[in-house]
Amino acid sequence: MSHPIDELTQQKLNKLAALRSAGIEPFPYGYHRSHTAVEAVNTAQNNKDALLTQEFRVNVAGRIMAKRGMGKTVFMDLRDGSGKIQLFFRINNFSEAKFNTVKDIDIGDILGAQGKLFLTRSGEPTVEVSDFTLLAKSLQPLPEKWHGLVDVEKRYRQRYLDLISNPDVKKIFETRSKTISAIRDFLNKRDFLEVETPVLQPEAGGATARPFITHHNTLDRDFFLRIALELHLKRLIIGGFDKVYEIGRIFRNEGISVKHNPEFTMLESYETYADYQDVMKTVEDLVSSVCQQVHGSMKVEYNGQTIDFTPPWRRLEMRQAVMQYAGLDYEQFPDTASLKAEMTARKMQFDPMRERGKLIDEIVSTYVDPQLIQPTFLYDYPIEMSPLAKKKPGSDHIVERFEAYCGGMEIANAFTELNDPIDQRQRFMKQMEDREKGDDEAQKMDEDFVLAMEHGMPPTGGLGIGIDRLVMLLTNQTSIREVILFPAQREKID
RNA sequence: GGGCCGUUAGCUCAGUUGGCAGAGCAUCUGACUUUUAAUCAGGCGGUCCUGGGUUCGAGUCCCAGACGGCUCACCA
Repeated sequence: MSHPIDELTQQKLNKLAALRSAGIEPFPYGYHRSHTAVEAVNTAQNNKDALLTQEFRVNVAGRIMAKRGMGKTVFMDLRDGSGKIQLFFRINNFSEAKFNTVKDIDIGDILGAQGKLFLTRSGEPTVEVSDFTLLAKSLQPLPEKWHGLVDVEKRYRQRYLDLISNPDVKKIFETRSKTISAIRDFLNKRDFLEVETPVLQPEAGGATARPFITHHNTLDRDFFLRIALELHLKRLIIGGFDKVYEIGRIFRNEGISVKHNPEFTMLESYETYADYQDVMKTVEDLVSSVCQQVHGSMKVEYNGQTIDFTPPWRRLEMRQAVMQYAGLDYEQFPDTASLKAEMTARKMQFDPMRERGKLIDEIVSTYVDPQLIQPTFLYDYPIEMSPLAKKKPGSDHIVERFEAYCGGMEIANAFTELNDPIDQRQRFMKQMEDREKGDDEAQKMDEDFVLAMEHGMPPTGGLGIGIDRLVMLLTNQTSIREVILFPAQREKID
């Protein structure tokens, strides 16, 4: 796509030509920095007295963010990945020809500068530049210096401009990166093995969601982009790894909202000989220690509330939660018909096509989820919504499953994994029945997975954590797009 | 998909009852050798999201559409 060359770009192209004809290459190949901006600032501040008697020379490089001409001197703000430092150019330090090229350096250009550190009258650490090198000429103007880039659409479509002009945004993504590192550290220290499993799959299983479909040309068949990591990680448990995890991209062909992006990042971990009670401890330990590592505290501000991740978290049986927040005991309505009748009597809204499990899910998301601001484990789920979880001992309709809620959002989902291949096959059969009844989100039979399980799968505790939502909590963002660098957008045709 | 809101200079935003398209920053010219949202003087810069309609006249009113935000629904 070509862009019209507007006046501002033309002016910069003219400067670029002027630099070239003065023998300056506007896009050279490298530059040796001696200090980052922050290192240079710290050097100046830690040697205030010595600066007067001794030369501290530095080479810094970065983007010019501001330029203030003052007659025969020029000040610039230079920013690199670490922060900002001020540059000071005075005519005395240059030939007239060289000083004239300073006017061809624009805001937005990438510049290398060499010189000695000093403090200005107001105490600002500054490099008195003795030589400078243009490292890349910018041909487009930067957003407004004071308000930054505000237009949300432009912020997402041209995220680099957002990152350049909005330091808070940059911080969010630094926090995201630190969060993921901290998760890896936590799991690696506990002897979990990080693995990678296929994104392209012949069947998309392990969750209830519509998949994306793609096509392999050589094999001439369709593949699905994975909607979960689960079934392959369990195959690895069967294969003999005691503890595995994967942090990977998941794709779900569903609606886009403030809490949903079509591609998002999921952590799944599986630990042999653990049950869901063990996994609860793992989750509260993991999230609280990640928060501690990222923020230096186990508390965060989220959406006007203080959330405290300090273990232990509240544990709330799902049946009790529904009784407490919706005033309904679903155990008294053991089939779809009786539950529907009761919900109708209570004037609750629901989708009449739904089966009992989905109806309970609807009640939970309407009445319970929004109430769970402080970290809470909701546990013991109806079997209908959990075809991969193991039944509670002595129960034929409750499974050992929990979800962790925080700030009204689901952040984790875990269960004692079903490892009985006969039961697993029956659960898949039940899902297939639901699918034939019109539930196109019901899971498909995965014979290859059942075959794996028939070889013997140890008792295992499994866990999934939505990384994007966890990062939202840790960065006080209420939209998932603010924690995904390039969120899904429609194609812009202009 | 429904509802509400938004789209005006490169950026941030004004724009009154329908009557000549505005400001700040950026940019350009000039002044200024410790400024820092530098300051001062002057200049350039517009498909008012797109397409229709009403009107003597539309940035402004009406209809349709595009894109975005919020929200409800869907969806873990």
